[in-house]
Amino acid sequence: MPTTLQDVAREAGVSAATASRALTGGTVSPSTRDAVRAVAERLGYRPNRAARGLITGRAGALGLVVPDLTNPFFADVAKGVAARARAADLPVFVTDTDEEAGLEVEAVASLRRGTDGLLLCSPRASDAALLDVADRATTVLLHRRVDGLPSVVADLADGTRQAVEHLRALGHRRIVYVPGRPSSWAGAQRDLGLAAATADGGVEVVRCPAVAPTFAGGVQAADLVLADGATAVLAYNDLVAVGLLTRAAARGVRVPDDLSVVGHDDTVATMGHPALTTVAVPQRRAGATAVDLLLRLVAAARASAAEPPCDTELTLPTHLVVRASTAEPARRRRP
Amino acid sequence: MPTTLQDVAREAGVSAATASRALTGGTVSPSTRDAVRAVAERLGYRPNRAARGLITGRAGALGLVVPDLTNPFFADVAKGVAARARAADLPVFVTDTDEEAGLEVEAVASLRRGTDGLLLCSPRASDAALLDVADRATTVLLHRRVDGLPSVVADLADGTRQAVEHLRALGHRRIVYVPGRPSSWAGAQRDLGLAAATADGGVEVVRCPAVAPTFAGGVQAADLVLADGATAVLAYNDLVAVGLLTRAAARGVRVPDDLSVVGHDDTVATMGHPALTTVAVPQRRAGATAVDLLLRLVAAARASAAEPPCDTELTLPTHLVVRASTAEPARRRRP
DNA sequence: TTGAAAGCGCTAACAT
DNA sequence: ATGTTAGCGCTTTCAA
Repeated sequence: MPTTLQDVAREAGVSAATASRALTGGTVSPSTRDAVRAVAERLGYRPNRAARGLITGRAGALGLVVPDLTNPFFADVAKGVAARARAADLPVFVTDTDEEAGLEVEAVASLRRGTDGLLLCSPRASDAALLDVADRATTVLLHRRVDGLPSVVADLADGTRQAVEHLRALGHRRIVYVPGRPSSWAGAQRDLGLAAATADGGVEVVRCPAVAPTFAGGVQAADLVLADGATAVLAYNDLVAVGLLTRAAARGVRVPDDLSVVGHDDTVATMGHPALTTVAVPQRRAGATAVDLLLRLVAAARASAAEPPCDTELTLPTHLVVRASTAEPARRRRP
Repeated sequence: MPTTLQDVAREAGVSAATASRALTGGTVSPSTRDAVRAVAERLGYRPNRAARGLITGRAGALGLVVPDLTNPFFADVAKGVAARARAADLPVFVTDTDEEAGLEVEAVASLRRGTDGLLLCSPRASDAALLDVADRATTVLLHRRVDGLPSVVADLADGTRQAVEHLRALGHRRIVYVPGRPSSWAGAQRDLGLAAATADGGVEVVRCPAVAPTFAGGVQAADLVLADGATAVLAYNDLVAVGLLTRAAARGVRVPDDLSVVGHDDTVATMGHPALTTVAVPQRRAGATAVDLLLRLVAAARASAAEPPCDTELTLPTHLVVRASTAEPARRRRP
C-alpha cells in the first residue's frame, strides 16, 4: 500500500488539508511547510494523480498520437514531446495507430478523458474528424494544419522548393518526384513547393506512383524512377530515398553521377551511401514547441478565456542540407 | 463537460449503481443492461478512469520506460508494447530517459502511482535500484535480466555466438568486437557469447574501446578497427555497424572484400551498403510478450496469490541473418 | 434485480 | 495559519 497524504499528515501531526497546502504551495507557516515536506520525503510520498485529478479537473497527463513509432521522423517528434513534458512533470500517453485513420480517431476518443490535452500526428484522419475532436478536447495538431485548429508544422513547401531549386541550379531539367501516400497534408505541402519551384519554367517535375513512406517503398519506386530516364529524383522522405539508393546501386546506377537523389526529413540521411542531400525538418523542436503551445492552451481553457492566448498556428523553418547524393547531371561524361 | 455515469443513469431511468453494473458486466436484467448500454453509446459515455481507479485500486494504465525512442531497437519494442496494450484497452505512459540512469529511477518513481505495472528497458540503472523498484511496483524487465525479477530477454549470447561462428566458418581468425557502453546487461551477454564461441580456439576476438551505440559511435570506431588489421568486425548494433560501413567506404576499405562486418538487432541492417549480416532480435515480439507477462502478474498480485502464476523469466531466440557484408577474408586476393 | 449509501485520496471552500 | 467539511465520478457493500 503506497503512502497517502493522510499518512504524511498524521506523521507530521497536522491535518490532511495542511499537508496538502504544504506540499502544493498553499498558505502555511514556513516551519510546518518544511516539517511536512521532510516527512513526505522520508516516507517517499507520491501524490495520487487520479485522486487529485478528480477534484482539480485536470488529469495531470498529456496524450500523443503518432502513426508509426518506428518511423524515425515520429520517433524524433515523440522524443521532443517526451523531453518537454518531463520538464513540466507531466507523463504522456503514447499511442501508435499503425497508419490507420480509424485507429487515430479511436485513440483520441479513449485518450481524451485521461488527459488534459492531446498532441495529434494524424496524417490519415479527415479534417472533419479532427475538427470534431478539437471540439471536445484541447488539441494541438503536429505536422498538419487544419484551419482554425492550433497546430505546429514545418514549412515543407519551402523545403521542397529549396530542393528543386538546388537541383535546377545544378543543371537538372527533369526531376522525378516520388510521393508518399496520397491526400495527406504533408503531401499537399510538397505539391505546393513543387508548383512554386517550377512556376517560372526551366525545370520539369514528373510524379511517379505513390509508395509507402518506407525503405521498402523506396526500393519499389527505384525501378519506376530509373525507367523514366530523369537525371534527378526527389523522394518523399529519407527512408524512401535510402531504398532508392540501395536499389540503384544494385542495378549499377551510380549516385550522384548517373542520378541525383534528394531525401526529406534528415532522419537516416547519412546511413545510406552516398550521404543524402535532404530537407532538414526540426521534428524534435516541433514536438517540444507543440507541448508548450498545448500547455498554454490548457491553462487558457481553465481560465475560461474565450480567446486563445497567443498565435496558435506555428510554422517552423526547414532547410536543405547538401551532402553527397546530388551533383551536376551526367558529370562523368564531361571532359 | 464530459458525460458522466450519472448522466447515463438519469437518462436511462436507473440508479448510478445499476448503470455501473450494466456497463461493467454486473448482475442486471438483460433489458436494463441493453437500455443502459444504448444510452451510454448515444451519449458517447467514456468512464473516468481516474475515478474508477480510485475505488478499484487499479489505474487502468501501463508504464514503459526506454532509454531512447529514436534508437530503432527501442522504437520497435515500444511498438510491440503499444500494440498489445491497445488490444487490452490499456493506455501506456512512455518515458524516454535519454540513456541516463538517474532519469530511469526518477521515471519509475513518478510512473509507479499512475499505473498498474511497469515495463522497464533500463540498461543503466543498477541491479539494486531495479530490485528496489520491483519491490514497490509490479514490474517486468525488458532486455535485461536480474535474478528474481520477471523479465523478457532475447538470447543475445547465442546470437553473438552464431555471429562469431559464422565468421570463423568463413575463415576469419582475428575479429574486432566493438562494444557499446560498458557494464550493461546486454554487453555482458555479448561477452558470454564471445567466450563460448572462442572457447575451443581457432579464432581470436579483440575488443576495441566502447563507443556510443549510435551511427556516430560507429564512425568513430571505424578508424580504431581499421588500425587493428583484423579481417572482420562485430559491432554492438546495426547503428554502429552502419557507421563503420560509412567510414570504411570513405577510407577506401571495401566490405566485405577487405573487411567483413556483422551488425546486431536487424534494425537498419539493409539501409547501409552492403546490406548487413546481423543478429536478428525479436524486439517487437518481446514488447508484446512483456505486456502479456505483466498483465498476468498484475492479475496475480490483485488475487494476492503469493506465487507467480507462471514462468516469469522468458528468453526469446535470436538468429543470424546472413546478407552481403560478410565473406571469406581477402577474397579478392585469391585466384 | 435494483437502489441507497459509503468511500477511494485528494483539494477547495469555509470556518476558526 | 490551520482544521473541518464536502465532494470530484465511480464501484461496491448492504438492504430491500
